[in-house]
Amino acid sequence: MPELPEVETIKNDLAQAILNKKIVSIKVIRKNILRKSVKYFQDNLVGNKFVEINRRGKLMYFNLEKDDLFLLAHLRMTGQFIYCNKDKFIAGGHANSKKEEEQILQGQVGDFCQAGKYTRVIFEFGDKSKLFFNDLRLFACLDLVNKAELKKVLDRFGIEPLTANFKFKDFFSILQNRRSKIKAVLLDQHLIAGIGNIYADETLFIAGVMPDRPANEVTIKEARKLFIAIEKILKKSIEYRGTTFSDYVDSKGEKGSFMKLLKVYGRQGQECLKCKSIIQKTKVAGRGTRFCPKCQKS
DNA sequence: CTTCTTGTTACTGA
DNA sequence: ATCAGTAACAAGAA
Repeated sequence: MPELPEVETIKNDLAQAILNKKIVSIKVIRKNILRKSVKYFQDNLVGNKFVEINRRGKLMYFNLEKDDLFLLAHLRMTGQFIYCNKDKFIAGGHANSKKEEEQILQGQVGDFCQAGKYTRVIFEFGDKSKLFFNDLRLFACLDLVNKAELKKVLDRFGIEPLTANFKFKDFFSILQNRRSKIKAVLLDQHLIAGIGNIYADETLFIAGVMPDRPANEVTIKEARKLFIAIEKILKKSIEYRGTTFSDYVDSKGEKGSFMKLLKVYGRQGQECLKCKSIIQKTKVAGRGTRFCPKCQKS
């Protein structure tokens, strides 16, 4: 699942690949991926150019050169952006089988810029390169909005980690004002933007806090540890180009490597790397939650 | 066959 | 007002 570090990785890669290239066509294979009509997308995108790519939480938005428009892209759980040009032979992301995936990676099958099984939208640029928007589950979406609509969308997000707006004072006051579980607070995009299930579990482990603790009962000392862990882990994960658990790949179709550094996520039943207790899995805030019963204080 | 998974929103009931 | 819980969305893995 793409969370902040994964979206950041894709954003940075795409900025290298597609900025200032003329969009010559947009092919929509599944129109329910779009929040507006196919015609509206085509009318406004074809002949236009992406001039900037930004990110807020897990949402990417592309500034267009003409008409003050913005393309919004949310990958949800299984969305992918795959970019390819004539140097890179890859089907549009999701292969139809493990074997085919191997073959694609080895360049044995797949025509130049061929759509994959889960390709939903294809952007074609003036230099013949293509950008595939793939999504297995059809939860991901694209929208095309003006400045006012963009502002409305962005205003709903909470504080953005890894920016100057992420201050301990604000973070702590968010925690102090909620009685809900600390994990629910970390996951709430309206409070803190960009943290999903993987990084919520990881930061809680690093900070030594049980996921089901009421947020307002987290001590200032623990909150400080959490605050530092959030910054550190997100930054580290960006360095490692994200975490690949099931579907996440970057815009070149390659997996992230932060999995190596995961301490609890996906490690249920295995020994805690710190104290050798068995990592547990429960449900907190409606989400699968992994934790160490000894290292994390309740 | 059922159950679980994931992000987000919307809803219900306390 | 606030919060917890759950359904919904889709599709595949176990």
